Amino acid sequence: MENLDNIEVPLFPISVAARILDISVHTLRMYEREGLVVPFKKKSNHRLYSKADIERLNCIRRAINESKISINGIKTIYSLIPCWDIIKCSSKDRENCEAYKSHSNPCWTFKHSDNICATNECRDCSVYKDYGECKSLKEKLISVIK
Amino acid sequence: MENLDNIEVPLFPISVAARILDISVHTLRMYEREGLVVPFKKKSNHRLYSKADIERLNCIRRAINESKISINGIKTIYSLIPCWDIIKCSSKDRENCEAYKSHSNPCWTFKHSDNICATNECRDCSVYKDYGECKSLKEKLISVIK
DNA sequence: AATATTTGGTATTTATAAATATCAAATTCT
DNA sequence: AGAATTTGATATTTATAAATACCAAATATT
Repeated sequence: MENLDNIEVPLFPISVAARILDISVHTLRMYEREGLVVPFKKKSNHRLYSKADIERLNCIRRAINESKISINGIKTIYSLIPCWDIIKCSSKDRENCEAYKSHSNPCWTFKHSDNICATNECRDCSVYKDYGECKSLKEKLISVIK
Repeated sequence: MENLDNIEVPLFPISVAARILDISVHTLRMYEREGLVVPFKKKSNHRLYSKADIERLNCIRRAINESKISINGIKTIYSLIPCWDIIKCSSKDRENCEAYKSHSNPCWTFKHSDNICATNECRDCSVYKDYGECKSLKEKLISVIK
C-alpha cells in the first residue's frame, strides 16, 4: 500500500525497466557504468529500479536524444551540482574531496572514505535525487545565487 | 606596442585563426553559429579573432575532442554561468530575460532589447570572457556558493 | 531440479554529430 | 583594377558515440 505511493521504492528488475524505457538492458548498465544512474542493488548484486529511477532515466534519454547532449556532457553538468551546499559539508570535508574538485564526474561516482559522505548512500542523497535534469540544476543555482 | 600585450585585441582574420587552431574556416563559423564564440566583426562583417578568442577556441576544441562533450553539451554548460550574479542585474532585468530562464543556450546568444545587457557588448562582458572552460565555471560556483 | 533471468565482459553495428567540400556574391588589399 | 580573401548556404563525407549482439558463469524463480 505504502510502497505503491513511494516513488523511491526499488521495484523493477532491469528487464522490466528496459521494457518501460524502450531501451536495451545493456544500455541501462552502460548508463550506470558511466555514473548517470545509481540503481538499488540486492545482496545478490542484481539491480532494482524505482519509479524515480525510471523518471530520471527518461530525463537522461531526452537529454541524449532530443537535446543532443553527450553522456560526457551530462556527467560534466552533474559535476556542477553544488553538493557542498546541499549537504552542508564542513570545510575539512571539502579539503580532500575529489567530488568537490571534479569538473567532469558527478559526486556520486567517487568513493568517499573520509568525509561526511562516507556513511551516506548516494542513491538516497538529495544531491543525487533532486538534480536529474538541467532545469532543476539551473533553478537550484538561481535559488542559491541571488 | 600596447596592442601586442592586450590579448583582447582583434587581430587575426578567420583564415589565420583557422591555421593557428588547425581547423577549417567553416568549423570556426559553425562554432560561432552555435553560439560558442563571439568574434569581433568589422563594419564589413568580416571576422577578427583575438588571442583570447584563440585561447577560448582551444578550450572548446579540448572539450569536444578530449572530454567528448558535444556542442549542445557545451552550450548547456554555458547556460549555467550565473550571469545575473556576475553583472548584478536588477530583478526587473531578470523578469523578462530569456537568458536568465534558458537552460540550453548561453546568455550571449540572445538579443537583449530591454535590460541592462541591451547596451553591452557580449564580447567584452566578463560573463563571456571569464568562463570559457568548465574548470573556471565550477570555481566560480564554489566562490559564490559557500 | 529445471527454466528463466541476471551478471560482467568484449566485439560489432548503427546512427549521427562534427567536419569538409563546393558555390557565387561581396569585400579587402596591393 | 585585379588577385586574394571573406561571406553565407547547401550538400556531402567522416569519425565516433551510443546502442546492440553475443558469451559463459552466477543467481533467481517455479
